Amino acid sequence: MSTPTRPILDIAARRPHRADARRNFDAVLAAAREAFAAHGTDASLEDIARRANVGIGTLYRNFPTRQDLLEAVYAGEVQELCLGAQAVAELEPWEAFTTWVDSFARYVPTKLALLQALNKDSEIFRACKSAMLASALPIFERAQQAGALRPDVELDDVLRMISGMIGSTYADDAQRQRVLGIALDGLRAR
Amino acid sequence: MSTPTRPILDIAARRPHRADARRNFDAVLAAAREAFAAHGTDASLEDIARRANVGIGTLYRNFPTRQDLLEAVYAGEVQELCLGAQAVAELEPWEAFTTWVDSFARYVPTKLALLQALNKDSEIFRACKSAMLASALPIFERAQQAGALRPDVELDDVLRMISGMIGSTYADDAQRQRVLGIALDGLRAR
DNA sequence: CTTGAAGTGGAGGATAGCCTCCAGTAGAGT
DNA sequence: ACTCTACTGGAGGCTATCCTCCACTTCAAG
Repeated sequence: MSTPTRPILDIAARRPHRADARRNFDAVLAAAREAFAAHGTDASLEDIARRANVGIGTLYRNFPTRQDLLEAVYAGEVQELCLGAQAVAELEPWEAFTTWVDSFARYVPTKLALLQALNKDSEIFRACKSAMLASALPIFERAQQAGALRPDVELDDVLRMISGMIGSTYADDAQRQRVLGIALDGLRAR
Repeated sequence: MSTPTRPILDIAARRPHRADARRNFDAVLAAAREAFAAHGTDASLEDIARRANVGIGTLYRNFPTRQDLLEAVYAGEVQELCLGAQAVAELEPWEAFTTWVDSFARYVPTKLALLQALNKDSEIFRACKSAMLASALPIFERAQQAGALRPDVELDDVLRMISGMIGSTYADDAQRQRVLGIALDGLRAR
């Protein structure tokens, strides 16, 4: 079992060589992840630096633009999701699919802001997207070939539908779950 | 045929009495509507004033806080939607429902930002929401009673599902339409 | 231990948006 | 035509964030 998912884009390459610098790099990334999740893509960079116990200058050296930081955070999160896709390999086709959709649904809310911010013209964005598609495609196709999933749908449709639906606000988790169920019913072959 | 839908909340009451003042009031509202749609809820108020050919002071007199302006814009748009709900009264139950969903879907994208911004604790928000629910409920119930719409779903579920899905970004309108179709299939009784 | 290159952090200038305030303008009742 | 008052607009003070710059610190190779 050789490295199952390698870094989507060379974030590792950017990581400084010196130990202390590397700690700072990681701290900034972690703080940014939280900040973006909590306050959206315009979270204050100075605030992020502060929470990472790092000077603003350090943040800027590692991530010269806000976009750079966004991309780094995003790539990291996508990678986690891809790993999750491997965990459902042993389930029944339809169950594997719904399970994956579920994990995707849990993943989306935090990343929604990132998605929008990157939509524009980022190269890393495309790389992440295709990595994610590639990891999900087997699950999707298996469900389709087993006749459980309607054949006139594309994976991309599903992703967009789910990510939109989930991003919406709901009264409670029960409602969110019920709505997700409706969507899955719509996806089921008949 | 007496006033079919009266103002949701007394925006009219806030309108100044003097002719020029009223023009300005309306211009600000129109500019704000565009600006919020284009740049989200944090659109610059100074920019809005500029586009309305109005001093920033005028904007502030009419709408002392950003929230006030958001509410006014939102109320106006909801009212339009409610009017649309009356147009489908003569269609078959299921068709009326899908048609209404469609109009709702066209309405949502612009208003999404507003929705989120108001979610918090606005009184006007609740008023708008219930006005919209009230206008959509007959259509919804008719479809359900006709056995076309699954009975284990609430109107609120549909609204949230649709508004989320539609808010998502799509490759093109065809995809948006296809995804909407899937959702409607999920909603159909079987 | 020494040394220099890599890395640090925050002071400070620049910009942008928020909101107040008030001298001036112009509608509408008489 | 006159006046009174509602209404105007934008200058200016305030704050928040962005980002640059460089004197200082610290790691790690020899």
